[in-house]
Amino acid sequence: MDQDALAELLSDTTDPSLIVQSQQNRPDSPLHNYSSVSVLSAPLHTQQQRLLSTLDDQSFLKLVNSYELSPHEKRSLLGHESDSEPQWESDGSHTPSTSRKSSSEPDHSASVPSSPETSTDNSDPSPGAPHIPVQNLNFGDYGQYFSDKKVLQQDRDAHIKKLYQDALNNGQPFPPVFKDCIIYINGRTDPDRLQLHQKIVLYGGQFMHFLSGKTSVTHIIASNLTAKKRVEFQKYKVVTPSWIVDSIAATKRLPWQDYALITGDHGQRKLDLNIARRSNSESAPQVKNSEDSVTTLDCKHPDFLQSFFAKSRLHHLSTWKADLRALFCQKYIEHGDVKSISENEKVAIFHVDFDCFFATVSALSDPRYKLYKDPLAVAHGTNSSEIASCNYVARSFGVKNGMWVRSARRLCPKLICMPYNFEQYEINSKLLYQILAGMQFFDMILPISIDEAICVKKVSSFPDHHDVEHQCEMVTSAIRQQVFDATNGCTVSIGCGPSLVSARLALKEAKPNGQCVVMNLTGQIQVDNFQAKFTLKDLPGIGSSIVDKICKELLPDASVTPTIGDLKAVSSLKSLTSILGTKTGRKLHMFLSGKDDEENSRILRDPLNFFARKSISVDINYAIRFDTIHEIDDFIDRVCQHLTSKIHELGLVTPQVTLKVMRRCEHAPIEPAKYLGSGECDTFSRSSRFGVPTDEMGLIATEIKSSFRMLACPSKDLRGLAVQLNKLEKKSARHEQRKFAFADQLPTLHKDAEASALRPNAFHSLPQTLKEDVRSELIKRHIQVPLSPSRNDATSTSPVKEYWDKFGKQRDTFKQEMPSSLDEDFMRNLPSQIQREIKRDHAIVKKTRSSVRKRDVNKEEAASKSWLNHRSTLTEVDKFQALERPRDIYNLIGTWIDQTISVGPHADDLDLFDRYLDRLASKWKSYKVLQIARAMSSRLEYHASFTAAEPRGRQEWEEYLLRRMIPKLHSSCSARSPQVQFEL
DNA sequence: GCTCTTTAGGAG
DNA sequence: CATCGCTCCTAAAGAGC
Repeated sequence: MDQDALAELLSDTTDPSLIVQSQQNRPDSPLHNYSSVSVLSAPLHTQQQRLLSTLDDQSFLKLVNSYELSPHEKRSLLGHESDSEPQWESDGSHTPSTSRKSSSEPDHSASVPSSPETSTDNSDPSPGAPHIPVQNLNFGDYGQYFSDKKVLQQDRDAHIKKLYQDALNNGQPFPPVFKDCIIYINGRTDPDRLQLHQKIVLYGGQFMHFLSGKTSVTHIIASNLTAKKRVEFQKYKVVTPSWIVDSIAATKRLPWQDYALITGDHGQRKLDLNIARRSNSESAPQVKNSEDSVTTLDCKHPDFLQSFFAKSRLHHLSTWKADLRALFCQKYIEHGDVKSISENEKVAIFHVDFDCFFATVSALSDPRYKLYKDPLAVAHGTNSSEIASCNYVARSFGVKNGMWVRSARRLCPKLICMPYNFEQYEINSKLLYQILAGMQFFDMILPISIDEAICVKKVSSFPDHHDVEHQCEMVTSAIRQQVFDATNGCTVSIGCGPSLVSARLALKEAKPNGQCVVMNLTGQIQVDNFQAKFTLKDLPGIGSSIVDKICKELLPDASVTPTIGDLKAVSSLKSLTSILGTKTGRKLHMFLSGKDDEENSRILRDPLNFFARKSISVDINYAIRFDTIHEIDDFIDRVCQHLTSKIHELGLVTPQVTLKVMRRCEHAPIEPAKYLGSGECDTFSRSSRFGVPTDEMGLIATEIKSSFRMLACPSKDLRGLAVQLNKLEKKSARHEQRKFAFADQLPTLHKDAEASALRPNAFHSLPQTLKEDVRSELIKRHIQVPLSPSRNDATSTSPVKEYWDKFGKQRDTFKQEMPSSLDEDFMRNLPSQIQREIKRDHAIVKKTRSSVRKRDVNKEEAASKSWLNHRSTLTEVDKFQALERPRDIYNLIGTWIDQTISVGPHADDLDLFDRYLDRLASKWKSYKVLQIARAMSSRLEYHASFTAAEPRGRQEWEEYLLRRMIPKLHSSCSARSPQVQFEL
């Protein structure tokens, strides 16, 4: 048995693509059908090399040749179903973000086994050739891969476990010493992580390659921990590697406490660690702080988003909520027996809510804080920092959540600020939900937020129908006691009533640390009496703005806080709907009688639909300070990257995106009172649609950037930005087929030809790093290495000439002309603004033709002005250098690029070209500009593939493309909007 | 009339 | 030093036909 090979099999790999199935690889090994090459820490090119060396000659050549294929063909050749384009580059020139990730986060990785779905009959170009299901042969594409990684990893572990059992234990399973253990290994260990991983898997445990909020790890193996990790891992059982070794030796799981890396018993751990954290942070506070200020506060920093989110309470709230909802939906679907509540069903609603959750948890995590004596608050800073939560002592001084610390201190000078402890909040929340589920009492447990849940019990399902209220009291007490015990002192309050509204009001009554059951209110009078004392703001969905409206219209001389009783006395359904609109008016009217309105009770009637995700978005309205539009473009790219990787994980696509911009109010100061806050802003939003729902970052980002220009916010006045993906739907095969591959412009191969010969051009198309690997591989295989097409070599033709000789006649690169008809695929994949333009252009063609016949211009006086302008674009052909035919113009541009690739274009020529583009753009033909830009980009890419060196000319061309042409494209999109300003 | 977009508001 | 003002949903209002 080859232990090393197996250990390697079990290893982490930096890349998902490195498991290669090969029939002829070591047929005598137990792994003959499943040989793998995987490398943990070797540089990427070494991995590539190792990958290459595992292929037989034919597969190897096919793979190399395939580099020249279109992305689509590559996909089918490789049996690769992912919709993102395969990336071979390891130098990051085309995929900077992903390749950076691969090098900086080696832990976030695992090998992926070939899956049976790989190549299908019609996707295999040559059925006679050896099968090469090199799945996911895209070195940079992590998006798709991350979503399936966990499952695949587990499959692989299971597979390996079986191999081991067969090989070492006569097919018998090893003792399940680590059954139900989910184990993560941190840092350097002895034995090393490969061996530990192997042992864990063989002995019934589950191995986790990474820690994330969603994965529940039961144990962490570590030999030593940094101070930061020590804090990070405080919620886990952290043990030394000998726990694994000794447990296996004893063939039973030994008590982890004996091997705990962090000393102190389980119950005390929380406190001990906080003390440890304090002393640790004292040891090196400056270093940490200076790092923070560099990376977190600059919105131009690539990691800004992540570091901001890590500290944002609101982001955490939203994330938790979304996660809880997703979990609910998942469980709801799994257990099909969960019922919704029909309209007439009588229910008891239990509204469960932690008391000042953040403040309580933070206070309990450190013995210095006296929860019931000191005025406490959770906040980041000392002045304009917002109080996320404060305890009841602080509230007695008038301190409120959301208040700035400075103003709170005016009310309560002794107020103590505590830091956030997001991890602990999460843990306590889980405990609550576990307890609720563990009661086995409720018909439904609906997640409202991290600290709040609504439990539903049908009255008909109570054990004793006669004394429902008493049973509710009992359950309520039990929950409160259990949560208090489990969380070491967190209190929950519970309101219980026959409707969602009544339960909410009862909850309000119960707080703090109490319970209020109002199941026995008989008749409207009792309900009214109970409700009358609550304020309007206590009602769900009624905020200050609605209250203000009501006060203005119905209670002009009311007290500061009008109550339900006050309003009930003076309002009618009619008056409410006229003030607030139909739905809101009706909703409030229902509430006044203690009933849930239709929208509110959807959560009971159709919870799955209620909780299903319909949109996803990122909002950043803090620390946004940009100078140029390019910085904003980059930022938009990052935001879109974030979003698309999420929907990719979720398997969703979006047909509509919205950009929301917060712009500093004209009169607002440049820097507001709050440090890096947004200050007073106007908000604008703009949404746009895709012809076909998409999850592609490029399309989405382009659309958003375009929208940003439409909104015409000066870069320096931008204070907030949000990108939303709306109307999400499940991704289906349909969405794949519609793709229009702009990049797919290199000449394509005849599918069955030359499969076993190396085509020089393919070789030279390879990225430099890969080329070297292939070259050495070729030498090893005694295959002739193609000559380098050197520019200085007199005997060789110039690359440009070679290009034209070979492909010039085909004109594939510049073949894209204006679509003669509105080709669907072409249209659907264009940005929506450009779609509109093309449609408009075509509509004008039609109109012109018909109007030439009818000469019926009079009726459209209003439209005629602009309309006539458009018509002129049809009669007067756009010319560039006296050329008219699009093909000629494209060819001219191509030659121009070729001739100036080393020295760069002349400024005068660019000016002429600029003017031509402007003419196009001003005549509603920015799609032509787009096409030209695409063609130019692909030409430059072609040149880039020839040499490793960067000719200055190419850089200049790319600069032109990026800095002038693409903005031009956006600007032509927004030409209708007269106030648009551009910063180039 | 209708549909679609933008804006407002509320929740935790 | 500050400080971490998110993200989901629905409804109303407005625009355009």
